[in-house]
Amino acid sequence: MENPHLDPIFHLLLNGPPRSAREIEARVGLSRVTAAQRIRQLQQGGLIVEGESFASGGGRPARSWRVNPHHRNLIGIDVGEQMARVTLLNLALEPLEDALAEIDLRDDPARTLETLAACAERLARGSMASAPVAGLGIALPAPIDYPQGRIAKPSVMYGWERLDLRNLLRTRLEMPVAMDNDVNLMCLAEQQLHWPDTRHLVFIKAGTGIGCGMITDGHLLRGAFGTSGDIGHIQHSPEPHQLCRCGKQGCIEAHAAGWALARDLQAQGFDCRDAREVMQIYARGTPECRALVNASSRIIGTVAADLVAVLNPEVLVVGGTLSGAGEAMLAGIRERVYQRCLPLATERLQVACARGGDRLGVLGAGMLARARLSEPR
Amino acid sequence: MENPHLDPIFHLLLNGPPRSAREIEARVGLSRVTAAQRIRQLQQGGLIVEGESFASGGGRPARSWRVNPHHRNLIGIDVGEQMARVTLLNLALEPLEDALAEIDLRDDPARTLETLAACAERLARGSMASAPVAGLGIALPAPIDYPQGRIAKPSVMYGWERLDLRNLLRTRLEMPVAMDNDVNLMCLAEQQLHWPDTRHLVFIKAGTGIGCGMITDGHLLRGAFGTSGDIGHIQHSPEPHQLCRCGKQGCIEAHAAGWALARDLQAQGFDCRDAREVMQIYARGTPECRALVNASSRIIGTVAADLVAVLNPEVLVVGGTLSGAGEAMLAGIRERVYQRCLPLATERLQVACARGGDRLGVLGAGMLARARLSEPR
DNA sequence: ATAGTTTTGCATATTGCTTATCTTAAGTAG
DNA sequence: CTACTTAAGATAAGCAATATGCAAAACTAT
Repeated sequence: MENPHLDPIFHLLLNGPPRSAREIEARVGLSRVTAAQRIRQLQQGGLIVEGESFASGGGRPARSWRVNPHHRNLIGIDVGEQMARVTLLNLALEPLEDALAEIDLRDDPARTLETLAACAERLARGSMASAPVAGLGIALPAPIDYPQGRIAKPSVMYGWERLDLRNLLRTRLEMPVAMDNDVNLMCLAEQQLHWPDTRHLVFIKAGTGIGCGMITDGHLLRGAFGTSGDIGHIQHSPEPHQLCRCGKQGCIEAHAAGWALARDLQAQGFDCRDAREVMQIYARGTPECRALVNASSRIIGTVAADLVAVLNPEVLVVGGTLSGAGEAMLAGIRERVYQRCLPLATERLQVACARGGDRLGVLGAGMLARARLSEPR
Repeated sequence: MENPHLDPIFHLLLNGPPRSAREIEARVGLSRVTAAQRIRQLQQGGLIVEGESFASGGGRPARSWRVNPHHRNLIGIDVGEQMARVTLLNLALEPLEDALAEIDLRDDPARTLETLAACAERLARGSMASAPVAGLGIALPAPIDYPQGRIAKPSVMYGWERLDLRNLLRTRLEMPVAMDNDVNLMCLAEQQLHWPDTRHLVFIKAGTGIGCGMITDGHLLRGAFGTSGDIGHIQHSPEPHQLCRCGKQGCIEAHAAGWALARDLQAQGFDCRDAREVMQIYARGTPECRALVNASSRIIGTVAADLVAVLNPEVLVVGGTLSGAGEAMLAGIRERVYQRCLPLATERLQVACARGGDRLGVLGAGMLARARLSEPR
């Protein structure tokens, strides 16, 4: 799916349930002998282990194969504007150890990078007791030139585009490093973990900022220069327009993002600085906050409707801090989508909240690192 | 690119310039012997012929290989609301014979289909003098369930969804038949013919209706149920809202599509019924019409800006009847795109008019048929 | 004419995968 | 217990692609 060079059997088992040899043959399109031979190789290499046998269907029950989650570990890093999460994961992407680092993307990039690297190094050393770390993935809140493995342009990461982040981390930590945009990776993680059979999925992240990731035909859509999914600065219709942090007027971020809601709550006398605090106030049932979240969900819904019309996904997932509002956030989005899109596009559309929680970013990052695992060479 | 089952060498030569055996080996990743063997097979089958030798670079000059355009012919059908174009094409997609059929999609589908089939049959018989027809492609103004090869839902093609169009044509004409949405095929044709190295392209069709096709990572984006690119009914901001033919208020079609401009010109006393007549009045330099086209281009520009933000294409192409306004149409689109999108997404973006003219639809349809040509089995 | 360069064709051995057949293993249904 | 079913292992024959080496062909440069 994401990486064509990956050993197809290992890939299949990494991203799916345990399977019998017969299923594997059918899915990867190999003959029985070859599949059996490869399965044995993977088993001998410790990459996969035998799982529970399937129930018999009248004959000998099939053995099942699954990845050995303890064969290697991975490190996922999710870089936010004020915080980074660094997580040690096993091959099944189960978190083994978490570390949160307070950072500030406006600081000197070299210093922040050192904080992250030190954090990852500590986790890697701790990992040696169970399994060596096979790779690191890093999710960044910036457009990424994916083929080049570089930050495409500053955005909120001023000065970072000059750093060859991937190579610096690779030589420092002595492991393969992969990087991508954070929303893309959240989208990937949500799809792989919760919607494995969905080939067309749109993921909207509504947090401090607003962005989206798209999977079409099973592939993450990255765009020509890594700026795809930049929906935060799409123009919003109803006046009066608010000034956006990008300098323009009336971007949906300026009306519906976490920072905008915090601004509006402050103006109403609340002590509120970011999306997280918006959700805390929301959780208390504060009417002013509920009204703001409802309005926000409808604004996000207008853009969601456009995305549905253009991309025709099967599933629309809403994640990010504001998705903590749950059904309230979905209601406004559903309202606008069903109002504005043609029935053919919506009659089989599912709209849901992300289920990955705070860890979606590191999970996606780990997934990216994992996908690189059995590349040739 | 479009069809993974296609013989890679034939595919390469179909969609590119003549190439030497060495180039072919490198591009398709085959060894010298295998490539040579396959090239010989293709040559013996008459599918490719030797072209001019390349200039020598100090050694023996390389022979070049190109498709034999006269080996087979293809038929492309582009079905419009009031007219269908049926064109006989050779393998280089050069038009050999054109036929226009007056139809009405609101008529009995079986009768219209018979008109089209008879037309195609006549062209196929005429083709026998030069080469047999290897396949037929058909472009339809409706959402297509591409994997199933069926019309997904009525749209403007009332009653057609009950017909198994592909099989009816296949048995009637005794040739393989492929079908897709007309805008998708126009997008494909424009990209393959004029932007062969562009992997991320958005094609906006502004004609009687408004729609778009998208190529991302070199693949046509069809969506989950074939309704992708349905931008005509995206909501337009400025009031007052016009009633759209879909029954909703304020769709961009109702303000910017050919039928809406014709309606507005009629209201101003002009004799104007469709997009084509709008362009005729426009060509006379009529100020009222110029004003309407300018307004239309800016409305289309707002949606184009959203598409650029979401998909981050390298190239944005505008086609359809209204693109006959040329730079005037581009100006409004560029204005809105540069105004609304972030520089990173637009600094390397090209905005241009489609160069395929009226034949883009049949060319795309022929391309689809051609892509099926050397599928296995 | 001679040497050097690059393309092309041909022969051979090897690798990787497939197809096919037979046998053993481990369950269910009666 | 017997018959049937499905899974799985082992083995052999065959095919397609690959790497490799060598020779002929067709050009350039001197």
